[in-house]
Amino acid sequence: MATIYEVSKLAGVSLATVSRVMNKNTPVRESTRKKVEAAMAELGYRPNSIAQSLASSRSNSIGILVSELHGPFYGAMISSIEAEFRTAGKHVIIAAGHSEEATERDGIEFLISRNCDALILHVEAVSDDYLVQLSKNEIPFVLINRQIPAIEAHCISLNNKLGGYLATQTLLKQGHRQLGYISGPLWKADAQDRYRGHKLALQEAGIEWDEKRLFEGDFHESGGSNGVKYLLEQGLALTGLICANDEMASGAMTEAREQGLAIPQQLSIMGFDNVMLSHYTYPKLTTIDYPIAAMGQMAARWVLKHIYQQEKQQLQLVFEPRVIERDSCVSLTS
Amino acid sequence: MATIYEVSKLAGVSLATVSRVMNKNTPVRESTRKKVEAAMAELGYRPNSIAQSLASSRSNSIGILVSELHGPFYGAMISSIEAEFRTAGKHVIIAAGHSEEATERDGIEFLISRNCDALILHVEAVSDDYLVQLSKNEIPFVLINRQIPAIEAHCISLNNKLGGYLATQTLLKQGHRQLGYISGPLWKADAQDRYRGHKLALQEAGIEWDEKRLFEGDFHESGGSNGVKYLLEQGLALTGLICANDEMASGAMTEAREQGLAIPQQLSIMGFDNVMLSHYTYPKLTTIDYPIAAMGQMAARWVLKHIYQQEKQQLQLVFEPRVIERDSCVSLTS
DNA sequence: GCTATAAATGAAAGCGCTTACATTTAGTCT
DNA sequence: AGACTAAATGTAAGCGCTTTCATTTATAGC
Repeated sequence: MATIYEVSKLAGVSLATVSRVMNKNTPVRESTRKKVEAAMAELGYRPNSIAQSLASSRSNSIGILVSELHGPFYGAMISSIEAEFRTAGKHVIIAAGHSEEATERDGIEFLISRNCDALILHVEAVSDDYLVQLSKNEIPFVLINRQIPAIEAHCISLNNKLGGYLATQTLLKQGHRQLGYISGPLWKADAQDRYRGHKLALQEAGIEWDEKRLFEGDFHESGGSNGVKYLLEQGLALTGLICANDEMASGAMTEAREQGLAIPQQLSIMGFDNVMLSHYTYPKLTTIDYPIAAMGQMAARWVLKHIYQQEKQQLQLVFEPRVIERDSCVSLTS
Repeated sequence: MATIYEVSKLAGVSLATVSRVMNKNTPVRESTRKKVEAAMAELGYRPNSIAQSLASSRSNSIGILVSELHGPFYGAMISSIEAEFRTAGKHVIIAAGHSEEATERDGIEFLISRNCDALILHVEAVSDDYLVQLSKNEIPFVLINRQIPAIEAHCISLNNKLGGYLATQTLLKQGHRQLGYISGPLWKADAQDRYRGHKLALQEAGIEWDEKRLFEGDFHESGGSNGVKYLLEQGLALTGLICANDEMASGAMTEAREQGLAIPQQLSIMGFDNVMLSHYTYPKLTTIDYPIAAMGQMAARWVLKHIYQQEKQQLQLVFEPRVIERDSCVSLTS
């Protein structure tokens, strides 16, 4: 592989000049630029990005930590992040945190040790304190799907409460009064917020909230099926069921059908997230859209703006969910 | 950030010795190791991986190029690759190729420019020749889901023909004789192979192959629904339908239901890939398992063995598909 | 045409490591 | 104890770039 030195020799200029035409950060006379470019082309020169990083202390790499690399949710997020950075000539290093505190910390350590210029984190298990502490470190980061007051400017999040509210409101508007709610693990802030939104909508509609109608799930399919079993055992005359994510909704759907309920005729089911699977269920799942791709892109822009000085970037930190009407919820009145 | 120099000063040894205790590649007396380790701990020293890379010309990074970052298929693959490398202290740089030749080439160029030690490629659009050419370059790579004789030792692939054979055989065993086949784009080798397997199974069963029963799909949902429309228009008395991937099977299922067919009672549907969605459809999709996670892991091991001299790694280049029986196919005889 | 100033270029010192080679220290044998 | 070998450590030359500062070259003003 040709080095900058050989290019400079062939072009008859100094190393510095070659570096300048590459980086376009210092004016170079048109004629010499041409010479250099010709030499680069002739040698098939490709700058060594490692050497560039060492000399400039910029690695042009961004670390991404997500809970899981597979699954529809993170895929969409990573995809939009990668696309955004790729056009900016940066690259993305990924790691998985598996929703476990130790693994998440490890992952962060790992990415830091890789000299990332910045981190984009979708972490769940690690504490607020840890992150606040981390923010005092040298390495900057953005948080996705998390809202920590002390470092608000680093947080990109969805208005989860509004999502829970909209989900419930949709069912209420369709005339449902007998609702069940399968939440996520309530130690997770997003699960908590979605549930709060649910209660708020209920309250506004003058329906009294009843803890028997809540089942705390795990955001997985089994949570949905267990939730349905539990709620049915309570002997409630449910006509509508809200699940705090699509996966649980899918599990709920399967279980409800197994228990002899026709979906949506006898039971309307509402999901949350609008991940790909919501499109594959039968009936297709009515759900709340989580604009994860847009949020990932925004995280990338945040980094571009704050770390790479691309001032033009417009930032938005809080995103709004919206209802995606499909086939799993029907109006009782029609 | 502390540098190796400060550690050496604090420990009262030379740079080289510190480097040696880090890399464990040269014996160091126990007592001096202790001193060095203490110094490292005291300073909170973390080696600068960029400098290490420059000096050793090893970046410890592996580039992965897949068609899409989202989608269940690639997610599982990336996930297993990342896990494997992570424990080996390597990291993974990802890029998307979007099944377009130019983008795939770009992606490869990009990863090379990032000084990856090796590449793991899941490319579809780029030609065999290009890859053979690439293999003569300095940078080594493994191919997933591709079989090129000239560089066979670099290819990790599924026996797609066997998969197509098994899919068909399964339906035949269940007594189906009136089959339809929705293939992938036949310019793709895997689509071609699966179809070949289908024809072989038919032939062995003494059923004559009829081109009317083939619809060339696109591996997307629309391919499945269009396929069903087409096949039904042919006026064939289908009892079984084989789709060359799960996504098309899902589209086929939806369309068939819309046309008034009960699945599986009136039409058995077989998928291929066993991606996550096959679990979410209703009825749950019977399909052929594509062990993509295992294959990704194997690709990682290939790299570990060939590039990082981890001789212990056992390699397997060709993987076998197997039938996953679920609910979308039923026996005609029972 | 000559000086004053700005623009373009060059020289060289790192960036923080690894590693070949030289040197020192410890260990063994007589 | 001294000579010899093996093991441990040190020295210093890079790896391929960026960037500061000094120097040269072009441009303008008179």
